[in-house]
Amino acid sequence: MTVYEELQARGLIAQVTDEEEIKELINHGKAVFYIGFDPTADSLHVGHFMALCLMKRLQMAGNKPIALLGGGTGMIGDPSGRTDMRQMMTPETIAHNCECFKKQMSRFIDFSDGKALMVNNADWLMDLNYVDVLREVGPHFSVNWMLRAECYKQRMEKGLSFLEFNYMIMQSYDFYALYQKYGCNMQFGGDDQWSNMLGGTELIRRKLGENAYAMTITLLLNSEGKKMGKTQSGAVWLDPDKTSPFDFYQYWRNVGDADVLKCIRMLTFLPLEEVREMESWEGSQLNKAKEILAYELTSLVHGEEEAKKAQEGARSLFGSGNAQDMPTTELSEEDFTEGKVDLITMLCKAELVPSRSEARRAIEQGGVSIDGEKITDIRHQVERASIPQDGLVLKRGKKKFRKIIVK
RNA sequence: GGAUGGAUUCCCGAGUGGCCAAAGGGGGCAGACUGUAAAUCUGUUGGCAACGCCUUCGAAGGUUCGAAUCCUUCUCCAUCCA
Repeated sequence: MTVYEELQARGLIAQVTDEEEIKELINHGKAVFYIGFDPTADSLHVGHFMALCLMKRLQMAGNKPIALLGGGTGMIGDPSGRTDMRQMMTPETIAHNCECFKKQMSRFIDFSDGKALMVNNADWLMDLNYVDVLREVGPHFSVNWMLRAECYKQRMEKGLSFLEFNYMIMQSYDFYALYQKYGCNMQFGGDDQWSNMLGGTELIRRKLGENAYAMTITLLLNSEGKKMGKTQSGAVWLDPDKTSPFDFYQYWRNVGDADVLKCIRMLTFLPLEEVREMESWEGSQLNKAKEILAYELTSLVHGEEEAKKAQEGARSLFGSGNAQDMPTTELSEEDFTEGKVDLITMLCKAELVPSRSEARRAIEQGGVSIDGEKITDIRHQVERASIPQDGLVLKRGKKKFRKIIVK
């Protein structure tokens, strides 16, 4: 099975500019391709992870990846698929985020011996001269064409600033620059990047009369059509300090039935034959598939050891209700009055609730338990002496746990 | 620069002097049912030392016993005209 076929079978390919040429290039290790990452936060997230996986797959097939940090494009902000303007980031934030990205990327991609490159578009974008750029690339872009582009559609209703309108031109310029500098002949990206990417191939064709190619990755959507990797409290991060390995594991352990197989295909490196076997699984059997998915991904992102810990933690937690590795809160002397703490205070301390009011509600609605025993009295108090050495398990709802120990 | 319309809680959106911590929907949270899933049903959804108090309807002032609501100025957004 060729690389291209595998990508196709995994459902990763969304759009391509020239299927035959792209097959030829990537199947024979002839592609020098780039993927851009705009430093919009201080950690990569699941969307980036997919792109990194793709890089890895292609690298394994002998192609050369270029990871492009958007130190320059980050100054502008991509309007694609957004309904409102991004908040402008300071140069300091951008530089800091770039550093964070760099560290995380090196975990996935082998940058040694020139097997892959990491570059920052700030290196060429920041020095551009306005009039020069206008004269050099301006004539090759049709505003009419740009306005029709899908990525601006949403913004035509709500307003699009000139700053953001230029994003496409900057990204196109990147491709053009990389083509000349490194012979980069392909660009990959999320499907929302399609029009930005076409801008690049078009620019290269018009300026140099040569062909470059673009391919987009299917956006990972759940069965309800929403982007995966997002939770109520924001993205699922790859940085263990922002999303703990346990929470990361739990996110994937809890995907909907309809999405498991798709996720396994698109995100893991499990051989397709194995995936095919899972396709026949049904009902509660799918829980096994979810465990596999969660384990594989946690292992890829945080390492095997963390994955094992998360899996064991989750199993014992949802089995017996106790576990070794579980987020822990220490109570100190001043949390006790006359040797007692009230339940509401404990919930707050454990960060299981954002406010005392919510703690109260949670208790009243029967959502709180200590060591598996449901408590519905909001005035309930716990005696200091009754907390065992290895702590007690405070639970809010079905999936939020915290171990409480006394210092 | 001119004209018009607009800014309400996490989001959408009602509310045009007191009955407003503010309808309805979405989302979230909790419960029941389950498989740590989905669907469904129920409750809940600003904060607090809680039948009371405090903060919130773009910002700042003002009128009034009383303002999300009326007046003034300002900021931002959309549409049309330039």
